[in-house]
Amino acid sequence: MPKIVNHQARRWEISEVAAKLIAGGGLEAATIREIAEASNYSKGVVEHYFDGKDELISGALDWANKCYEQRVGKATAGLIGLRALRRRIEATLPLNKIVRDEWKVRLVFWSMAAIQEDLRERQEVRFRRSIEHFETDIAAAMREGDIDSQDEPRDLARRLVNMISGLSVAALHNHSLYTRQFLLGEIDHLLYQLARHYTPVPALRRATHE
Amino acid sequence: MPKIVNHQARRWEISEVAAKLIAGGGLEAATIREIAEASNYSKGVVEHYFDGKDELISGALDWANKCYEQRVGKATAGLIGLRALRRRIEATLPLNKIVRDEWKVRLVFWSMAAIQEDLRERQEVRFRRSIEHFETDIAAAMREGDIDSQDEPRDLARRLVNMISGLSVAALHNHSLYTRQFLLGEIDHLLYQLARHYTPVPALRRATHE
Amino acid sequence: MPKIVNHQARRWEISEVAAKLIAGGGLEAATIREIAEASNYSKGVVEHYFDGKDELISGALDWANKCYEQRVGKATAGLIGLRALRRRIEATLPLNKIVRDEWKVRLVFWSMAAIQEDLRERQEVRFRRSIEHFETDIAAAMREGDIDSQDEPRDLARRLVNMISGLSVAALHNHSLYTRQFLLGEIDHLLYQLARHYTPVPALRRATHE
Amino acid sequence: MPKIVNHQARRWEISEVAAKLIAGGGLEAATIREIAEASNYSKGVVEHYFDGKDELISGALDWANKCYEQRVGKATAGLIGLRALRRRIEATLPLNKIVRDEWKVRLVFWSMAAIQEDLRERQEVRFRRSIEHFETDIAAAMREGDIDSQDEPRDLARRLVNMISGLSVAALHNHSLYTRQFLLGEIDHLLYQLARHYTPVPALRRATHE
DNA sequence: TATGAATGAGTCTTCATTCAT
DNA sequence: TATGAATGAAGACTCATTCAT
Repeated sequence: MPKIVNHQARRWEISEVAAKLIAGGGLEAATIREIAEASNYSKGVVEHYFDGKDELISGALDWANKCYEQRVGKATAGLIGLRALRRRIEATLPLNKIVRDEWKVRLVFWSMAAIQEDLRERQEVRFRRSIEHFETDIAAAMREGDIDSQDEPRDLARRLVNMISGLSVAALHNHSLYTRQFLLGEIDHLLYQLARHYTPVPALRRATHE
Repeated sequence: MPKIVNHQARRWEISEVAAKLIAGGGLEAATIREIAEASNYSKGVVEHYFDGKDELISGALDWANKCYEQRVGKATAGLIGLRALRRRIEATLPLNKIVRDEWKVRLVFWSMAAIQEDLRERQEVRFRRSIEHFETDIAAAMREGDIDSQDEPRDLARRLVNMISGLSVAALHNHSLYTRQFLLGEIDHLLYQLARHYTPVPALRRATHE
Repeated sequence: MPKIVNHQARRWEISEVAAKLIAGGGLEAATIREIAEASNYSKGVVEHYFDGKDELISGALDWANKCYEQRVGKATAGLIGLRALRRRIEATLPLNKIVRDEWKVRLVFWSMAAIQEDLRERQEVRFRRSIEHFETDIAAAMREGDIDSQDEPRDLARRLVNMISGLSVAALHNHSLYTRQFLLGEIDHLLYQLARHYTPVPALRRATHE
Repeated sequence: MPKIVNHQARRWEISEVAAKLIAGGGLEAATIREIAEASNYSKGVVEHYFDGKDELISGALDWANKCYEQRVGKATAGLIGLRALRRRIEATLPLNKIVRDEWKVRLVFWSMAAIQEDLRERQEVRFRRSIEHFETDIAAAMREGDIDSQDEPRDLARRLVNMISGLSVAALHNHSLYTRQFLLGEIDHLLYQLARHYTPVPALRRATHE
């Protein structure tokens, strides 16, 4: 019988270390040697569980996303509609170091996905899945009358996710402005923009075309 | 008597090559050798003009931003207010390969800036400058009555920039959905959301706090 | 009570896998992990039966030679003299994929034996044994009058083996010329050269020495 | 101006070291580090001149072949026909350590070429070129009446080359039998077998088919 | 100023081998 | 006997950087 170890748990453990190294110093800091040392395993062990660096990086992202999903899951447990939505946003924005690190990892991965086709496709899927969760909340909120819009829930969700990511990235780069309090305040804006009637204003379009 | 060369022009030339390599294959693709070969200079020349790789990467970003500013400058020349704003947005979104490559470089740099403090500060400055341009347009549009909001132009600009960056990044990763036409359509939404009265809806906040 | 396994059979089974991997991708392809996977055993089992990689490679060669000997044994069963000789040659030349693979393994081993003394000695023994079989056939053919030569059977056998190996190696590298048909035709030449009187031609020697 | 070095000469120098290491300890002994140390250059230099190990190994073979050709060129200078042929054979057989090392390198390469397609093709070309030289000598010898055969010179050359390679490989593995004197004696046999009339002996073929 | 030769640190990766279970 | 976890050495390779010319 082989030595019994929880293969999956070991993977997560190492993935976590990798993610934290990436968050701390970017991809370049996440060398296998560094990961091995930081996780108190030997270099060989790391490669035993991951076979190749790509998988390792991928694992780090998976770990970050898993953390995100678990946090959101807890935050929205038992809630639906607008209440769930607010909690979901709160759990997504980089309001503390943990989430900030998450966003750093995400950003690193985004810059890779913009270039490598296979990563881009995975990113697309992940993006879509994320939108679906927001869509569910929004649809529920619309049924309850908390959100009143003529747009499709899916479109609202899509735009909301974009706003959140734009806001989060800005927050990563601008600590002084985007304080925790400020970000919390922005949530109101996000919800407000979401909840309004969409009454097309033709003048706006005409104004810029002749 | 040293050979006369236009130092600055040479720098730009090499920066451009670097930027394109980064857009094509990420930071890792932008090795000095690669840059030297792609620019038809020798390795030594590249290092002569840049003194270290960090400067070189920094130069690539500068070049991308310069291109961006020139393009926006041309697009908004002679225009103010809402007209200028629309053109500015159009020139910012990744509607074609050139701008898409620009965004790739930006994304690479963002992921670095999220981690390296000195880069983050430079990024913050650049971010603020970008907002100012939008702010100018928005302020003019408000004076002309094209935009009606109780928010400060600066806040509106800040949020708009975030929305644009969130949208652009999403577009980089999701080619099938974010077609050129689709993106153009989203501009209307961006302007629409901007132009509306901001009437705080207390109910929204109360609904989620007890 | 240990589990009963046929130790020798297991060794052959693994040796066969190793031999095929070597034939397919050279020594480098025959890593223990690869052999383990290809044979559906675990890495540990392979090392349990072989105790070191050298033995494993050696086993692969043994297997290839065993195959060769069995094939020749069948082909020449009941035959002697010239008939046996032709069959022996046919069974030796790389006329099909199986024998071609055998030759690849042999070639890999030869290149090692040219360098490592202990392998060279084993190779010498194997070489000598191979010659003896040919010698037996040739001696019988001479007794029967099918071969007429003043040379010793041993010398004839030695030269024949060399010719066969030279021809086989050439065939490995030159598929287009050395087709199956062509090789079969060459057998006649081999036998022809063997069967002739050796009448020294002094002129030939004098012609090149002064 | 860059430091002036003779690029080609440097390549040969390193190739020579590689070839000797291969002859001494096989492919495995020819690591880049070993080659660098043995040639008193740094690791980086070796890769600067060769970019990749494949090229390096290839260079080693080229070097060995170059040596061979130069030696043969000198040995046959001014000679034609049978005289040239004998000298050519003498310069080919592993009669001394230098040629023996050459054969070791060749053998290593052969075992690789039997497996890797691209190498096999190069080997095929080299093989053909080698035959052509022998063919020239044989054709001249036939014109002079020193060789009398109904076979085409090309076929005679091809078979001769095979015999030589078979003999040489055997000599590599069997030092005690294939002494220098013995090998020199075998040359007479090679020439003798070549020079004889080819009178098909139908009996031989019939003898083995029924 | 320009070239590219030279260096050596550092990375990923593969592998044989040992060992606990 | 069997498994596969663990180790660490060693390999190829890339790269930024320095330097002689």
